[in-house]
Amino acid sequence: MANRSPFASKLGAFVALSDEEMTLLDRLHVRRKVFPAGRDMVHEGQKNPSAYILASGWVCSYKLLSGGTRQIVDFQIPGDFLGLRSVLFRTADHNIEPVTRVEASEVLATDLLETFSKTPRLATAVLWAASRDEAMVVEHLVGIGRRDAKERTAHFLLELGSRLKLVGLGSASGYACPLSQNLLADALGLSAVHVNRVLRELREEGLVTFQHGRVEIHDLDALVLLADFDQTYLDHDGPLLK
Amino acid sequence: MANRSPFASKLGAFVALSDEEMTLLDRLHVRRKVFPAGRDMVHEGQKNPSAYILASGWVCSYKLLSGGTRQIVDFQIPGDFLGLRSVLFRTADHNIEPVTRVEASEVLATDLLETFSKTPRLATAVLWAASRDEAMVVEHLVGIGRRDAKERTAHFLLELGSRLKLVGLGSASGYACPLSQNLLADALGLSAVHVNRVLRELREEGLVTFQHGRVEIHDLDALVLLADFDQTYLDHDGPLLK
DNA sequence: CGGCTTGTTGAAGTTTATCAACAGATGTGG
DNA sequence: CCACATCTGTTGATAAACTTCAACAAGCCG
Repeated sequence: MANRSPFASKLGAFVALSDEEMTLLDRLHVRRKVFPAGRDMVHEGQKNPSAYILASGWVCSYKLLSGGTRQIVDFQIPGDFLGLRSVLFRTADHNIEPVTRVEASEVLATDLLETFSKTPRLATAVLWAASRDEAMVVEHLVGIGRRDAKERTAHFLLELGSRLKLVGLGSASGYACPLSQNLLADALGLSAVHVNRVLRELREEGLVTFQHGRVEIHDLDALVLLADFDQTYLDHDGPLLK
Repeated sequence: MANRSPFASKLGAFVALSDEEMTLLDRLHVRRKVFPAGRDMVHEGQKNPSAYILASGWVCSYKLLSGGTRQIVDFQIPGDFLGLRSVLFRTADHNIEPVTRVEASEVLATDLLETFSKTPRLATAVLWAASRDEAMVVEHLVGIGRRDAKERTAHFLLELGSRLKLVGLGSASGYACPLSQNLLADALGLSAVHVNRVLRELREEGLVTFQHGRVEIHDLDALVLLADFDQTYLDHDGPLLK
């Protein structure tokens, strides 16, 4: 496999793409931009927002509530596509904030449609990726609704590991993770204090360690059991693929 | 407006469709089927599941957890499309259960693709509907993560009312609702007992009544305020529409 | 160094779950 | 059409999970 973008290699892992299609994909990365951590790239209500393909760094998608709290819907890591729904609606329905310094390629609606019309298989691949993201949101919803704090946290860390492994940024034993406990809390629907206690429990039980920007998985089997983690929603076969 | 299916009239409310396109949409309703309440139409893991357009009755999409609890991801009402993601993955990633007796039209992947290739605008319209459903799931996630039981319940009842109104099954003052408190609990991530208490509070405060299969909204403004209900995620303008 | 964010821990308070009991409604077979 | 079983709704008492407040330590950045 050549030196592809994380995006192309992620899609390629699920839908067989020709070299030509891969090249077309990589050509989407023209308008490369850099965003500093902490300042929103897209904000709720923004008209005609752009979509992006994330090349490096992490971002989060979130919504603010009237009381000043926020809920993070998901994190995006290198290779992820973001803002597709907002482009379709011509209005952003959530905020997007870089968690770290981020490099991303802006994708205009017109470019995307043009690429799709040239190679319908790419349209299918992107639709597949969008569906996978939706499946992750659903699993997130299920976790917040029916898993307790410990199961939920364990599940989150496992899912993240699985996603990072796919783009070569982690292994079964651990990965680098730039998330603060505050961010974790806003994603998991918990208070930061409680996240801290849960992480301590997981650490003291010898399951996972999350310290100094690294997640170390010490007992994968026990963690999977605790979290009731079923990976199938992440690695479906490609859609309608020959 | 002629005597269209709820599905056609829902799409038509957001994307201007010609009579010809409307007719093509209605033609999808060939394989009409009836399902009794309570027995799953689709179950998680099922291979090559069908998609359906709901003509009458209510269904819920849910996932089961290892502990025996379940989380309902959303309810579908007449006019809603269901199972699109499962068709794309060729494997169902959630269960679908009729809440009432249901009439639905089975839509085969091939029929759908054929219709889309004839009229790309219909593909756009369906994609719009799917994105709207995804936005609802996101809002649901936000509610479970960061709203307390009362706000969450109020928000749910308002959203349902808004959706039902769109297909002519409700008004600003109320609607028929076949959901039990158990179903509500599984959707809201609460216990049935607590749902009961919350409904009582809402009733005693003169905001909403949910009794005998009807939701009566007595003080819309106060309810909207309490739930922090912002309808915009439900009625975006059509996607890329001319 | 000094200021700020992040992580950590204890104590007290709130929300929500669980258990249990019963009433009312609904449905089924005899 | 009644008798019985089963689901749904209701309420009280108790327990568990999680939040909030507060204080301080540790890391990070200008």
